[in-house]
Amino acid sequence: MTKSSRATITDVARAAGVSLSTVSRVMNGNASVDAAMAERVRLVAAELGYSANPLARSLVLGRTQTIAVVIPDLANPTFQAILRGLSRAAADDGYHVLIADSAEQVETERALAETTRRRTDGVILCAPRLPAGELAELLPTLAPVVVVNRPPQESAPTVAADYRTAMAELVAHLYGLGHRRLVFLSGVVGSASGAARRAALAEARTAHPDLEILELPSGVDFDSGAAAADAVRATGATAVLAFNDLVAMGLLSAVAARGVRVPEDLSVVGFDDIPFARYTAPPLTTAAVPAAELGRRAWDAMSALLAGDPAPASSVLTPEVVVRASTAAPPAS
Amino acid sequence: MTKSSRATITDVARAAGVSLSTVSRVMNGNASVDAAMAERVRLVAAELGYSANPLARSLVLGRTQTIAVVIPDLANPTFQAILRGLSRAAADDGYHVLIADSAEQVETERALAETTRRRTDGVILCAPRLPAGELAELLPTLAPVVVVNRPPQESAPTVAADYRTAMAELVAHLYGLGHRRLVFLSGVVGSASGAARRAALAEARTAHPDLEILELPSGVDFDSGAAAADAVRATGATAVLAFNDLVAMGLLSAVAARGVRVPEDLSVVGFDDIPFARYTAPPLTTAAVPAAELGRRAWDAMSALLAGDPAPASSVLTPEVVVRASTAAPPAS
DNA sequence: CTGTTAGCGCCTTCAT
DNA sequence: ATGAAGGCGCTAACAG
Repeated sequence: MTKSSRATITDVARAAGVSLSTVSRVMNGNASVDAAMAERVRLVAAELGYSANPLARSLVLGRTQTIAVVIPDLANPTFQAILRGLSRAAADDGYHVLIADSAEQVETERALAETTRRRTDGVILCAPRLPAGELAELLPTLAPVVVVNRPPQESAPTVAADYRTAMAELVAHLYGLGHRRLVFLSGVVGSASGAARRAALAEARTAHPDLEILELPSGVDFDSGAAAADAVRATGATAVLAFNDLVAMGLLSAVAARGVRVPEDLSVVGFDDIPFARYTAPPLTTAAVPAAELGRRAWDAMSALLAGDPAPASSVLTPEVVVRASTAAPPAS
Repeated sequence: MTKSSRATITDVARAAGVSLSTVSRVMNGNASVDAAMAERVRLVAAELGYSANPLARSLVLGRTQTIAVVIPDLANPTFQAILRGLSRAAADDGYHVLIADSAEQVETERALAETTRRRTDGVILCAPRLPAGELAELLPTLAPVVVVNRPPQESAPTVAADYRTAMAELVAHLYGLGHRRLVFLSGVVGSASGAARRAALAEARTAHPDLEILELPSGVDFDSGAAAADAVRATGATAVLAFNDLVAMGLLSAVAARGVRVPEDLSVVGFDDIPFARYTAPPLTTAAVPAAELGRRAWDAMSALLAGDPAPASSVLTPEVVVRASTAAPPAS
């Protein structure tokens, strides 16, 4: 009737004929222990397959060696890439990551962040649509916390891509090609990066009085891109700025089905440069958001916070425009 | 000098003038407590913003309300979908998910599974390349554990897609179109689903003596598909079975650059039906692996295990072939 | 129905 | 250098 549950520190102590504290000390390399005794303890521990219960350690140490990441949509390639970069960077430093997919439910984001926070040492928050006010008041309750893709915050370091500049460059690319009438497929309302994109558009309009930029609401996925095809054509625009690559792909596909040629009849640009953007027909011109790098940096910032270092500065990366085959000069009218 | 750390059960008990147990009881709805007293406790708890420390609960209860999932590659759309289905299903049942991306390092998979297991209540293991023997000996140390996309196991329920049957149907589709000489881009060695695919091929060869199926090694991503283009053409095959959609996409792209038309000159089928498969040029014929559903079922199995129900039967889903535009009759020779 | 007591497994002063 | 004892925050017998 041997009890086959896992060995505890008590078992090891007893088997080695020492006290709990001694075992604890040798396992953690704290203080100094007689060499022979230490060796014996290590041996016994190995024999018993002992290693400290992480839960118990977490409770007493007050840290879990785990961070939480809240993501609005695990189906979105950009968030997937952020998660990947983050997860690998954290793993390299011996940290685990708890994921919380809010499935686009903005209302639950706060609760999600707060509950996961309690089981972890900090949270990385990707909440593009959480209203700025709510975000600001949520942040202090979450510390340590780092925010992804939002403007700099008072009470948390921020890691973000510069959507505004990238959008400006996309517009410049199109303008340089000769386009004067564009449509922006604007994604869902209330997203932070959407606001940044829109700001770039406003600036472009004042900089180029001869440039017209229309705005059409859309979603953020394939279907909404496809659904926008007719509306896009109806505007008479010669180029379209899709909210992201997914929307661009949906549009590309729907528009092809209607016999319009890209880029001869219509230029299309995406946003994000997801891995698939180079495999569309035609390959998509887009702005490359370094999502995995964003994730890595988010971890770096969190890591600094956890180490008690001075709060890291907000870091921002500027996406580069990658010109592929979905853009060209407008058709001669 | 108010201590602003979080309220503990002791604080609530003191503030409400009752004992710890009473607070615990009302918070958990256990036993029965005098209505008025319960109400007072609830009020105080709310005022203090109290809710039980999950770490402490985990320690005493012996459960963490969290499961671990080990994934070989967070960059692979199929695993992303499994993770998503899993994560949402678990969340619906109030469970959290700890992710462990082994980044294709088979050697670390075991350690990863074992460490994450200790901080969680169970693990969902996706380890397509872990040798069968190692898997079998690892499983008992992990219980409760559910295995994804591997043959049925002795000591763990299994959730899998039937890669063999799907592959057979893909071959049948091509054979029916008139193809008699195929190439299989076989992915990395040692993967369980790869073995299943290969088994289907062997059967097809004996069933159709006039059918020739060559095999070309490849990786599992875009680049390896692209890299195989010349070798594929050199075989003179009229159709290719790519290991997965990623490989197919890379191939499609490389082959287009060489001026070969798909499907007129060459038919191409993928595997998995990732979301992008319908947006390739041409849209990809492939076998639709219901990855998110796989994730959901993995959770269902885990949930049963956690509840102490009899071990759930292994469940298998058969992917459906979805015919799009990348396949057609072979060119008239 | 309520309060007291004993742990869950571990780390860490505090003595020795 | 080592051991004893207290406590992390909570739940679950056990009395009353």
